[in-house]
Amino acid sequence: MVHLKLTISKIAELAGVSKATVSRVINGSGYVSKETREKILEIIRKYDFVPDSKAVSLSKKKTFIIALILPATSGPFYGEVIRGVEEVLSNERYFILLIALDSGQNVSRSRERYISALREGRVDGAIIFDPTIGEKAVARISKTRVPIVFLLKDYRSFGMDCIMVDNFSGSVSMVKHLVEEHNYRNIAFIKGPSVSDDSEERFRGFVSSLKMHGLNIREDFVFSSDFTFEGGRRVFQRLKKVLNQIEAIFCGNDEMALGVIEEMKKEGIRPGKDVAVVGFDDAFWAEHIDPPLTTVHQPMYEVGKIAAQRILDRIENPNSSENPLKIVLQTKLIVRKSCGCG
Amino acid sequence: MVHLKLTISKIAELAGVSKATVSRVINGSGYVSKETREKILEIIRKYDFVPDSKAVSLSKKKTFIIALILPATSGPFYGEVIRGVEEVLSNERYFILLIALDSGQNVSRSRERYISALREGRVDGAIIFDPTIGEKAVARISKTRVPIVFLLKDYRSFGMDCIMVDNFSGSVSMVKHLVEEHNYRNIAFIKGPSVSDDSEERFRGFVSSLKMHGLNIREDFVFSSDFTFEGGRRVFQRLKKVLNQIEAIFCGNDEMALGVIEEMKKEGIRPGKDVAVVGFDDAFWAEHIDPPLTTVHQPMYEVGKIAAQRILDRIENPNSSENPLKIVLQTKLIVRKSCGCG
DNA sequence: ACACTTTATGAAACCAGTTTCATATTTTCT
DNA sequence: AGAAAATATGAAACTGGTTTCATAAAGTGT
Repeated sequence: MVHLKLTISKIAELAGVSKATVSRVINGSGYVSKETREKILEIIRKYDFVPDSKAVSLSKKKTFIIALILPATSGPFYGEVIRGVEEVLSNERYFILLIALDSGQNVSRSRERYISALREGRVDGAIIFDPTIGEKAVARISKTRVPIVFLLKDYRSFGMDCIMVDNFSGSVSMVKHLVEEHNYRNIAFIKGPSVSDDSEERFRGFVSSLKMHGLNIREDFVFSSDFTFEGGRRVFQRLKKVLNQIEAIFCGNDEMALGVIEEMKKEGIRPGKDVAVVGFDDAFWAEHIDPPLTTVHQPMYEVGKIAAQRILDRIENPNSSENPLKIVLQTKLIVRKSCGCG
Repeated sequence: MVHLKLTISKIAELAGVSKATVSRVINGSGYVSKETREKILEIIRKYDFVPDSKAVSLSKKKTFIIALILPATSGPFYGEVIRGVEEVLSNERYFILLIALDSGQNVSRSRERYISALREGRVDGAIIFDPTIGEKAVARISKTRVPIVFLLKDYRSFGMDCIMVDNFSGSVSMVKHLVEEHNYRNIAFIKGPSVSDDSEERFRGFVSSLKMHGLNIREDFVFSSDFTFEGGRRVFQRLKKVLNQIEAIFCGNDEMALGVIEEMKKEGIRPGKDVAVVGFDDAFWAEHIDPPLTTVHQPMYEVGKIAAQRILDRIENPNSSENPLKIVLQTKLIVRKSCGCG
């Protein structure tokens, strides 16, 4: 026996009514008499009928899907963003279409892919976390008229909301701690890739805070790497030259800090004792490494949650002429031992 | 000016042909003369037209979306699975619909949600990682006729492929290492939640391997916890009573191992020296904690990749009467220092 | 020159729903 | 009682594509 597909028309036939009436019952719209409704409901239950979402999407012009674009899915970070987004969306019966930028051969291919998804009308809105995107691509996205929330990028000029994390203040409070609590005066900084706005913000906060404390920026104490664990190891080799002149190393993120710490240990230098090492991000493992890493917490779960709330808002009020919003979430200094505390 | 929506009919009108012909050009199907094709292509380019995916999905009965169900999105594990799946799917122009079981209030709500998604025909297939699912729900899923690949659960009797990880052998090789290399004879085991098949398999491997080495299982050396970091800390307090009788603690996963290690250190016991502590999973941070954790690597990225390949296969050959496949991926013992090595 | 195949195209049906509109019946109001 | 409003329902149009089928023109073989 071939399992024949149920449709709203078949249900209608079985109930002896028109499909319009069945549709009304399913959607609770329009007028339907109590008896008719119950008869139809009974049949729907009996045959275990569920309307086809593809047809519903087409006629309602709504998919109940939100695209979530992330730079990657591994690592301590992105899972938190997803969790925040899912928590909000699942309650409102929306689904996540996840696209990672590190999956294809290169980022621009992945970018084309997600822009296609938007243009094809696959989703009702999108939360985009794409650190290396440029104005040209943003302009194309904006043309799709799909509601967008950008993460950690400010494209309000294109009518998009944005959720930012205050990296600058994070750096400032870290430097404050290093200078005021520990009285360090010679602090090295390891930057991430220069294309990263985050990295630049963190560095600017560092510079600014040093100045506020009346300290000079020593160019030879500033290094560049790539935000990876391996990058941290490599940069330490260059940094060794000035190691005897500094009291602390402020790493642009936790991964690099971990690389630095490992390399230091290999050379018999005690991180947190001989020289402080601090990071940025507060990765899951940061408190469990040796020594526990002093770092700046990024509220990625909250970023996800707020982004999701925001996008739902935009979708439900499509023609609200409200200006694009910029929401800035605060980072938090997490003091552990690698700064010399405890 | 209202930005009027482009459709295939409008393109047809502009080109002076029927929409059937435009459809043929877009899909490269049927006969179209060179001149007509180029005229249509020109117009499509000029107006930057993209067909609506909702309409395409409806008429083609295909969404190019695969559901990916995961227990959670945070943690070291699941990001790897996603990465593997995305890598394969993105190359074949499929998208991932991600559903996490920890997002709603409770798992069964989330489970209803993803079963709905399947029943509504939202996806062409699903990769399901749902450790606490039961036969009843599986039966309902199977009724949807949507191709399914299960992760770490064997439901071949329902016609579903499954990708397994050989936890049993993982435990066996760990015990082998502890007994043969280190000559430990008294080994404690900390189980995960009893609902977890993985946990049970790991324990069975432990028991079996002890027997193979002619060692007795001491019931008072076996503890139960919940696979969490905190659970590891708590269980250590119970375990302390027998600490002077054992040489090693085999933790059912890395998180609990980390909890145990932290608690030990607090009490001045040196993990890896006074007593060995080993884990299971090879989380990202496992090599970076102190001491670096000896553990068993789970090939989650490969699990994702193979699951994705498998589901695409099933989708492309829907009526292949091939029996449901069981693919078992091997774990790998990762020897670091917490076992007493080095 | 005639039959046969290949190429080219459009009209209409189809996918599985929703929504508008017309119509009929019932209820409420004065 | 008669008009107006509310309730109930179905036919048909609509969402935006794909696909089948019919038909016509062009190319090929004998």
